Amino acid sequence: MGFAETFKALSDPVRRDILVLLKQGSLSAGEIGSHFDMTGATISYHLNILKKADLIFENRQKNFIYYELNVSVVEEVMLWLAELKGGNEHEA
Amino acid sequence: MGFAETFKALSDPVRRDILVLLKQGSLSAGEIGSHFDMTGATISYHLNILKKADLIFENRQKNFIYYELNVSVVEEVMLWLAELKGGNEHEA
DNA sequence: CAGGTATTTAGAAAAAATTCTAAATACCTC
DNA sequence: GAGGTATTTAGAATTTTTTCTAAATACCTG
Repeated sequence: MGFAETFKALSDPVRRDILVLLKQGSLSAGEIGSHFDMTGATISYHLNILKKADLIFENRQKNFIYYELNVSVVEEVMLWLAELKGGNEHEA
Repeated sequence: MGFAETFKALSDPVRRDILVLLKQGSLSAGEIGSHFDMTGATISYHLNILKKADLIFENRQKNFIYYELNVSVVEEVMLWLAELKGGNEHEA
């Protein structure tokens, strides 16, 4: 829920690749997994970290779980960075 | 030099705090260290990671080493996030 | 409900990150 | 150059992260 979790989630290359995949639209856990040379269990682990960081959310349909990018949290991270770069905001 | 290193560097709370400190202007390694309850060696380790990620650069003066925020790399990260959020950029 | 597919959870092994203490390097001042 | 302060490097201990295999859960279909 905080930036700590979000930045941690973004720090792994597999998780960033997952987010890039989801940019095009929602995908099931299995479809996501098919893009990587890893077990489904490992993909599930990464999806869980992204979900806890609110970077993705899930959407259950039949016996598939579709994942989608949560753009608003991406925006929050951008704001944090903008503030870092902008500086001086709490000045008299 | 790549996003991998940059996001990894941003993933640690101590390192993000260091960046926030440097937002106000350059500080020596010792001054940075005085804000944390850690040994100088540990601070040096974190500064090195930030330096390798190009998020900060150093400026040697007398026997102090001053560190400064590298705004341009912060901007690059923001661009990566903007693209993630923007989607669709390589479409016909 | 039996069988099947999709996904997650548990537990363990391996790899990577964080921190410390102690020692080394760098550079300045007298 | 001797002594002093600032910072980094080396090596080791601890913690966290990543990954796997095996088993469990969930849900759908006939």
